[in-house]
Amino acid sequence: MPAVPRPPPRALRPPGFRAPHRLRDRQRGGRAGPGRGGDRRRDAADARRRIRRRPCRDRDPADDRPGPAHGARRDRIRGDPGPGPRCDPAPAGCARGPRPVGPRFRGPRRRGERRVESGVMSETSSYPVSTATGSDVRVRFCPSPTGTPHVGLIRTALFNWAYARHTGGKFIFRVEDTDPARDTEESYLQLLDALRWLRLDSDEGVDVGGPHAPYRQSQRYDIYRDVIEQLKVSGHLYESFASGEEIELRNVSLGRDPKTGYDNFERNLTEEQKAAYRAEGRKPALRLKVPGGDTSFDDLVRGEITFPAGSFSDFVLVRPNGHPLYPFVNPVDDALMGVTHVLRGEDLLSSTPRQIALYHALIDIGLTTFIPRFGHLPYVMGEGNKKLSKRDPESNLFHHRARGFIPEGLVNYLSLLGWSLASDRDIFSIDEMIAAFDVADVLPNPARFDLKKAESINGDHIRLLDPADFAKRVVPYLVAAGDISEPLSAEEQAILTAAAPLVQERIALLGEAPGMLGFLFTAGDVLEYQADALKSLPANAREILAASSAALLDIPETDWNTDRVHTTLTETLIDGLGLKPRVAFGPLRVAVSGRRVSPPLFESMEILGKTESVARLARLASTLVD
RNA sequence: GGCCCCAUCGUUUAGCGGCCUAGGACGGCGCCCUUUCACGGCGUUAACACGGGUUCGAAUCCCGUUGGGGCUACCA
Repeated sequence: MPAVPRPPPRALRPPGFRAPHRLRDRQRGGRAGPGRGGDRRRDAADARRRIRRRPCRDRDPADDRPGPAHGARRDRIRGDPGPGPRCDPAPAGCARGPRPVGPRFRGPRRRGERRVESGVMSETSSYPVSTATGSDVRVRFCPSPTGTPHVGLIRTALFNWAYARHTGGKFIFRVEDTDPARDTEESYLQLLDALRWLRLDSDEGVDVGGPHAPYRQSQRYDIYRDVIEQLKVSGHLYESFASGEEIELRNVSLGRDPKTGYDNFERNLTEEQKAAYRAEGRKPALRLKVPGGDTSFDDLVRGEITFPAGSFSDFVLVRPNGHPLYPFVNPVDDALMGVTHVLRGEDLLSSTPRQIALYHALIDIGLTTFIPRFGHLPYVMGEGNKKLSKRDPESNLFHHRARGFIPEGLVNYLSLLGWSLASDRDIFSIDEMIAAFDVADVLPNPARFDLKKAESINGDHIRLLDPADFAKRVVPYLVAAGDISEPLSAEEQAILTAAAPLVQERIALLGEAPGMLGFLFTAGDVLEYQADALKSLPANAREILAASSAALLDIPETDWNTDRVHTTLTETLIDGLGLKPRVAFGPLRVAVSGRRVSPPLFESMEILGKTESVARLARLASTLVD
């Protein structure tokens, strides 16, 4: 124990804790008093942040936001005159009139705003956008079960879940398994496993059911058929007989770039034309008639985004064989399930205007009454500047679990991919995240998955674990390494209980535990000495081992404990033989653990017991024939 | 090609027109603690892509350039 009490480890500090910054203070000493400049600056920044995140904004709205004309315009555009986004339904003091603009109140900075000036919003504004902000929020996670869960996908799940928990809304877990060619049951089970492991519990979904069941799209084809019929009757869908090649050919023959895409030329096919196609044995796909005009929406993480008229054309919703496609089933289910906030990957940003077009149709036929709000989360990048590939092991959630990430640590790290809790803290609990999380604070730029940092954060969370909890969590890793098997014997349990705290503070991944603890569960006579450990032995290793054995033999069995072993060995080797501790204890470590790196030596010997410890010293000595 | 998105240390993030001489964390480096390795402590390294505007004042607002990325499927 050091004489001077150390400050608590970073991870254990209370939120307000700040270690003294001696040097900085000295440097800033010339200014306002003994250098609190830095701290004051941080305090001010934190205060601002706190204010921004306060559940209810009761200041004058004019404080820090754009002028009223500006705000009013945006509110009208977004059809969102409700109270601030962080106010629960009608909390006292929150009834504050028109809310400020934009999720972040960035004022004039919101991107794409210029577009609004051009007055092209009429198309959108007649269709209301969700105004949900509190317990009426409904978000969903809707993966398709192809392959192993990807960390980017899980980050999306986490942000949706956290937003639901923050607002008091509902988190829906839907599975989009409409691609028989790629979907697998195994992958579906893995998705369930992943969410359960990370404790992202759903309020409605494939696992818990709910009022909008079923939640697997493969079981909802009847519903889709019905909606398709309604859309056909109302004239929103039309039959399209042209194949991809034909469309390309058409573009070429019209002197256009073949990539121009579909030009809606079948919108007004006559019955005769259709009959002719059918006579050829062709069956039509169904396309949505998309309205003209620009399409805009206010992205929760990116601000106003406008797609000019003509940037997309009528698209296929249903295959000729009647199979509905993603661009159809996804919005339809969102509408049916009352989803208010669509938080998803950036890769779907470009398809948003199409979805909004579909939503218009769905509102027209009375299937829903509003368009959800969208928030497009940035990519999770891998090595280099590329999206973290599915083939990269780092993208595989279960790879990280197998290596010994704990849910607390991984969730903490994942939340940091595009979001942050505070400017000076990045270790926090899931509850702290929930309390603070708002999609509007998510950054739009892509984040790189940094394994080193992830591991460091995981290590901090491991240290935060209750020792008994930690010991329990290590078991599967010891079992996987073949050190023990379940159920543990009483003796194994005792060893684990005694030894776990020794390694808890020195590992970042649970998967490191077997390497550190294995020797305690291995019989001394079959213990393997690692090559680098053997190489580290000094020339007089035998002498050291012999002297140690002799001295240790003198300790009465009943006095065998860490302190006694420590003092005995210190007297013998350091004082007696005049050795440096580093030289003296190295061979003992190798003898006891077989490794150059191990838990603390004397504690290890105490756990091993006198007989076993001495025997291990002797065994190593006997292998060291000069 | 067309459309869209993005741009602060190596990485991630703070930053919301003056608290910026740009802060934190991870990584790297150094020192301390120490029976090893860690943990922990202390210090250090390192960034506003570029060019124009607007402004008394710009990392911050606007425009452009450059550079990245995505979409452009009868996959999801």
